[in-house]
Amino acid sequence: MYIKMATLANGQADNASLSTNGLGSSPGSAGHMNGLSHSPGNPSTIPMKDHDAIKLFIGQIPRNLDEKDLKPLFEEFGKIYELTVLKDRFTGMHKGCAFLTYCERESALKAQSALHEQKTLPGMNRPIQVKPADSESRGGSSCLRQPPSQDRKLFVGMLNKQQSEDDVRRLFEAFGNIEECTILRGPDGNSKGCAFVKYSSHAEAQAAINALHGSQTMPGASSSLVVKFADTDKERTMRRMQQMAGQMGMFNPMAIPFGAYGAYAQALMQQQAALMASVAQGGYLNPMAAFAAAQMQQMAALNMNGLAAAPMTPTSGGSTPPGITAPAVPSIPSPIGVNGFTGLPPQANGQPAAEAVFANGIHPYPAQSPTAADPLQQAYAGVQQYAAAYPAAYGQISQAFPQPPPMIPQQQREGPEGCNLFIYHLPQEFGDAELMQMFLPFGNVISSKVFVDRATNQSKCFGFVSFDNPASAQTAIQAMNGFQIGMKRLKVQLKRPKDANRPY
DNA sequence: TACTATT
Repeated sequence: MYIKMATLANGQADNASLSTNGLGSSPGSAGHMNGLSHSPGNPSTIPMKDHDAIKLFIGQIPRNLDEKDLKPLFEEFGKIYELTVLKDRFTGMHKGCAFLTYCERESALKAQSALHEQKTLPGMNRPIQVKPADSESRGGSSCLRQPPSQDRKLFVGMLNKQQSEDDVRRLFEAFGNIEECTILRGPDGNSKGCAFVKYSSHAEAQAAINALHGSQTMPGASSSLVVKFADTDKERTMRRMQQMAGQMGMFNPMAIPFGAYGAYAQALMQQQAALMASVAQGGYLNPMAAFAAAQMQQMAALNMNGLAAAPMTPTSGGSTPPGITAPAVPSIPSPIGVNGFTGLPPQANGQPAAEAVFANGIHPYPAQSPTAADPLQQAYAGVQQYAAAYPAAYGQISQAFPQPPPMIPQQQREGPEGCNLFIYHLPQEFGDAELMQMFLPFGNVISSKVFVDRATNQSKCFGFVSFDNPASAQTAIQAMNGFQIGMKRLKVQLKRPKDANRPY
């Protein structure tokens, strides 16, 4: 096994051997519960670990890989005692890192030297991290406990894209001891114009904020330097979801002024989440709807005064993380294919070959097997991919996410009086399909039409949606009128009857 | 202008 390790470290992984290592792993391992541990393949063996075993922290893990996906990677170096992907305690959101303990101390050392900073998992911009967990170093002695990093870590925005880590260090070093300084970069290595700076203490960080925030404008930056404490976990989660929603051209529930009439907005959101979930269960599910429902439930949860109540499972559900109920997901139509976003081939059991995971960066996602048991993550993974393909795929959104089967013969365009809505301030990119998508949660949409300019074929940013009953129409107005999308707010009202407003 | 995450 040491040979394989070496090849791996070289970036020349022998794929075949990776997936067929002889180390006590039974391929169909039952590790279905959270946190694979204790070598499920060998029930006869009581799991033991060295008294001086090292708990490793694993970082830079793509969020669509769970314990089962990671296991083959790490088993190369020895028998795993415990492997746990860190998840947000309320939302179940994969945090992109894990803890790993080998039975033997030696295995941990091997894994660390072979993997740490040596490989970049697909979809990541930075190499994998394999190092002793924080909990290891401060050990039994109560000395030297470092303050939590969120209290001393700064986000720095509005940097010049040419500025390097060193430039930033020079700027910040006067205010304290900098433990870490990282420019955020895209896959191409270009700076994103922002950075993280971690000091040893909160006080140092605060001093830097006081002195530097807004103090100067970097050449080429659109406004003055931003220096603030980095987002908390929750803020990050929200931001991430917001981003995804934005990228999908979906409405943006985050824009609702929660402060002003939070209860109302939240009720709407939950209502919509429930509606979406029920739509999904009705068999009309597509990834957008699944994601949207999961997202809304999450956000609703996150907005409970920051104290997310027990994860909401509006319907049946059970073991899945907060999100949609499990049975809905497998009904996703199979090939959804645009740019590799194929339709989640079940592959419920069986381990993904390690090669799929370790093919150094350029491996397309579909090789991974999202677990059918975790719809939210499936949707999430899908969205990530979709975002990667953006904007190329944007114009094809309706193909990428096929519409539910037509509910009513296509000929019927308009519903009865009171069932037809006029929608204005649609995003330029919205077509009929997206419009329908947006209103499906509120009832049976019998038609959706975005008006296009005949000359340019561009959307005129307004359209009509018809339901088969007035209640759905009213619900939709209540929920969607005033919804912010990008810079605009949707206007949603009943379509005027044909003969109204005719002065002659 | 937003991730390097620590049960």
